[in-house]
Amino acid sequence: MSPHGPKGATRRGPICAAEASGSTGAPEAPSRYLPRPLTELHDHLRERLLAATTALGLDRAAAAPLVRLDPPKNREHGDVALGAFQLAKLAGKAPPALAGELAAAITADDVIESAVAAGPFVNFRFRRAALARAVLTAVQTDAAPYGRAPASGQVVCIDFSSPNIAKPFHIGHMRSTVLGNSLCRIHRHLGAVVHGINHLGDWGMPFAKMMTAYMHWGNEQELHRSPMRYMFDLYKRYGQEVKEHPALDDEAAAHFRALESGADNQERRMWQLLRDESLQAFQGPYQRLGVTFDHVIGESFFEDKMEAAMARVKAAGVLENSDGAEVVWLKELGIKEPCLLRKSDGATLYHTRDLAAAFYREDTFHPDRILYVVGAEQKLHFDQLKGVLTKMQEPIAKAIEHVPFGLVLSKTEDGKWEKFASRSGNAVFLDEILDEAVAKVRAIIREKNPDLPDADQTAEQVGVSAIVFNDLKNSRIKDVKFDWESMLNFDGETGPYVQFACARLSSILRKVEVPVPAPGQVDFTLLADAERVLLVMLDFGTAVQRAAEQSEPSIVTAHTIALAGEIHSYLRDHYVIGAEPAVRDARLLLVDAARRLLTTGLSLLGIAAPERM
RNA sequence: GCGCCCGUAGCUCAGUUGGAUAGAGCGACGGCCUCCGAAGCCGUAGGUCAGAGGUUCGACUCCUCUCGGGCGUACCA
Repeated sequence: MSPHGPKGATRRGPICAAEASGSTGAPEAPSRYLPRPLTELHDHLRERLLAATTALGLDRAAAAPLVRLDPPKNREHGDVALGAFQLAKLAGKAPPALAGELAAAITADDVIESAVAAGPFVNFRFRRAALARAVLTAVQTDAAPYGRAPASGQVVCIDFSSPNIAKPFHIGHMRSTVLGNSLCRIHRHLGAVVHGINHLGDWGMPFAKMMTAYMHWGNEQELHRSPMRYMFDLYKRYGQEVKEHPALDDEAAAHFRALESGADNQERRMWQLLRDESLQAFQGPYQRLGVTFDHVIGESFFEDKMEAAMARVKAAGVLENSDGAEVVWLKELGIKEPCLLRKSDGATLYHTRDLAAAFYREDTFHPDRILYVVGAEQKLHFDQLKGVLTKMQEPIAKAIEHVPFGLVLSKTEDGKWEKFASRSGNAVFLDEILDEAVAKVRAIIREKNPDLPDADQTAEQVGVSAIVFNDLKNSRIKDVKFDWESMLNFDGETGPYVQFACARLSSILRKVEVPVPAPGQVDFTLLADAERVLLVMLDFGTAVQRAAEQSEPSIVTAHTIALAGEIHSYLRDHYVIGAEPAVRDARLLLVDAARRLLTTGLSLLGIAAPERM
């Protein structure tokens, strides 16, 4: 598209021409890193270790942060491992020597089965019964971290989805929507107060361009018939016509100034019409994706709040005039490009509204973190936003955190990957993708499970999950390769795979015809053979915690895949129904816990867990 | 030009913030349904972690440079 074609997919649009943005977040605020949610097993072991190091003459406070218990690289080594490197340094001993002393000091008890030194490492094993009891009891009673944590006092604002609403909702919008939705759920699970905010792009030049297109070629009947598609057509037409008639952009700029004048004019009415139609059209995709917002506050909301924000910038003494525009220079912060807050024609900009929004969020929500789930190509934008607030010495600056993600790429004829743009109109509508996936699932159900009740609803859940899961599977910074074949392949590490595990577990619980026993009635020594499943479960809390710290839902995704895999393997050789009662009951508790945890994991991703499929 | 991101098996990706012998899925090949769901399980093959230096007890991970790909770079969002 032309550099200024109406490209924006999202306000923070991956498809818009220029921009950049944000700090990757985390680095400068280590304080937000919470202590790992250690289980009671870890707590016990940790206490034993601290007692041992103290007995060896080490200062407890100095040793405590060095006692890091991690899963060993190789499961054969043990359940958890301690690298004695740093502790050895503190003790002034060789790591293998200290490892040997620690291993000797940690004698077996009713939780710890063994402590074995292996070179500079100490490998620990929990007693199988203790492992099973601790994990399954906690899961069954919905205790954190398996269940939702009590209120933590942390407040997190999450700015996500934020589409330019004068545009069709297509594949490019999905990432921010799906990632943000999952982050909302993850933070809530950890006890934070979450404000999920849809910062609609309902202001500014892209909107003015759509308005201009509509004024030239628009037809209200057509608009009402299919708003999204119709606006997409207008959008494409503008992009083509502006190449031959660059004056269209000037016209759009004039319309925007007229809109911003606040007068009750043609522009204002047009804005209202297009906004209403778009917003309406967006409800479909949001509903299918199971996405909800706590606040739908578009850029237009800040129309009357920008002057106050500008006054604040001016009062801070950081605003300068440059070629008639009002800017803030950020060279001392290592940013060469100035942050423009007002154009020379007096109009406001993207930054102006984000600045006003930051102040508004600060006053209204008092957030500890404000996450902007926006494409990586806007890194500079958020670096600048944070930079301006930093230069103003505003405390809210430290809360600003860009959560960048990669582009959506499509495959070209010659097999290369290229940016998925609305470009030549090759945009794929989200609804089409979801429909395709759902249809495929429906066909599979017809073949494998023809008697399934509510087959259509289930197909919807499974099909949508395949698409959503695909977006949350890899690190968000990776580009997503949009490929029909792999997206419609439900084998292996996919949403349907994890859902299938849930359905299989539900099926067992349904058919066994005895209730799941209370944890107190189970002989946990009978679950020694389930260690692999239990050890994965033990990692759940850490996974969710890390996902929140790093704003990385894929960590949760990976955990659900791992748990689904282990339970599938376990069930191959361990029957529940037909086993002798004590064994059956123990396995029943395990099966129920696995089902609960998988369901929770999927829910953190915004994915449903049907009981049958 | 400058800044940032990415580079791990044929393909798509993990690798728990510097730890032990680099792991999965897809695809390929070979097995497993008279037994709780085969959208599943088990196995085989497949690697100079882009390359070169450096930091140290130890580097896929941190630093420098090079190569390759991508994104961005003041009045668009």
